Amino acid sequence: MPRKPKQDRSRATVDAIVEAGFIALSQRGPADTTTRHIAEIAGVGVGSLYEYFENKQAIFSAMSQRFISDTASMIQPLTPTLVQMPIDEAIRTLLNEFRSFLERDDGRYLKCVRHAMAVDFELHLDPLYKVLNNVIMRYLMEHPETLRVSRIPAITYIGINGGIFAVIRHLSDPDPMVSFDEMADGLASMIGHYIERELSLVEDASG
Amino acid sequence: MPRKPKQDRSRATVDAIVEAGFIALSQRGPADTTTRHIAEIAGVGVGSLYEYFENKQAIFSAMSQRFISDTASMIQPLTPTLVQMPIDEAIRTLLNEFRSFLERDDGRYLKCVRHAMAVDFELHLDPLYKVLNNVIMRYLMEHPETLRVSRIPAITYIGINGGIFAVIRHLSDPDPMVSFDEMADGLASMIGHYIERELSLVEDASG
DNA sequence: ATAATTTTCCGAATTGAATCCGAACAAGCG
DNA sequence: CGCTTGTTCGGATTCAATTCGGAAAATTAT
Repeated sequence: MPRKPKQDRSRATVDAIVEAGFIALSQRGPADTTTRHIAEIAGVGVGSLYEYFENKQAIFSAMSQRFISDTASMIQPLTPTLVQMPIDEAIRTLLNEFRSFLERDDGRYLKCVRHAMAVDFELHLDPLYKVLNNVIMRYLMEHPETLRVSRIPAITYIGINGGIFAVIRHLSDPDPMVSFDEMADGLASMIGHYIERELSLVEDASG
Repeated sequence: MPRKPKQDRSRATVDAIVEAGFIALSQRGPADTTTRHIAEIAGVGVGSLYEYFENKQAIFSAMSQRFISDTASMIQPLTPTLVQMPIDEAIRTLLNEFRSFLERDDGRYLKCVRHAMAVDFELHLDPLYKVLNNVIMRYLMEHPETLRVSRIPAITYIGINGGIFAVIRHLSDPDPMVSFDEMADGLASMIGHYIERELSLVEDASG
């Protein structure tokens, strides 16, 4: 059973292993990523992998958690800017930031996400949900009139999941029928129009 | 290298293997589904697996194709009914049919889809896209006024991908924030509102 | 400083699942 | 029937994941 690292040296080892996991996965794909590869890239012995990880799967799981955590950290500081924008622009911005983020480091994350489904679909999305829910919450506070639209929880759920998967799927799609910008624009317009339509319905009802 | 089955006997074997794959995967999960399990359930020797499948992965791939194909076949005959409905009702119907389909056979497909990604289903979605695109195309023909809304390709792309993944994700979500019906209603309303809003914009511009 | 203790690292040895292979069994065919 | 081709099988082989026991490094106690 794996131990928790107590010293700096071992924390560095754990880091190196996770990092090596990303490199190996992006270079060789999921099928050819062996424990020996990861160990070699990390510059440690194979045995060391099992000091801190239950098994190979656990390494992928740690990678997934790190990825989601990094994504959340990337979005967090954007919050104040996003909540000041019109909603469709906010969505476009968010999707474009997410895309740039995935393409960093020579597309390492993107390549990994392409195989992510293959390796650990259990993407530990919770921290990402938390940040995005927070953005939405603040947005509603900042634009109180939007509180009148119905089905906010459902639209939020669909927006978050739809957004995440639409981007991942689009970037993995070898021959997408629409460009990324068109897709981002479509998603933004869809939610934007939904809200506009809802508000006009509310107005009609009250007026 | 795998052969194509020439006789009925071998075609039955291939079928039995794919079928056994579904059973094994739904019973034991992806980690414990070994080639011996699949062979045993199929009632064939392990060696037989490799007569028609390159490797274990190829069996999962065949399962994926079969699943998508079955899904498409399920949707196909609904087309005439769907195109006569208001769009939001059509979407709700489609999502509910998809859900029932996933829950058939004691949820076999659903259990598999839950693990699908974990096992490297690169879901071969093409046939499903084809059927759904067809439904949408016919819908547009049947309701010519909707041809005036903009971003139809993007909305189609998002609608299809978003719909598929929203359902799968929701059914896999141990603690969804909204009920299935709320989600279906949300997706239906979002697209319905989008079209209404677009049409009202077009009307304003021309009037 | 030195010993004792804990933490970390390692890689040869083990294990077990995936895959191969060649003999045996069936089917089609003159 | 022989002959060819298609099919099945399961033991033997291969190779990656995991284990294990001890060496090396760091930390703590004396």
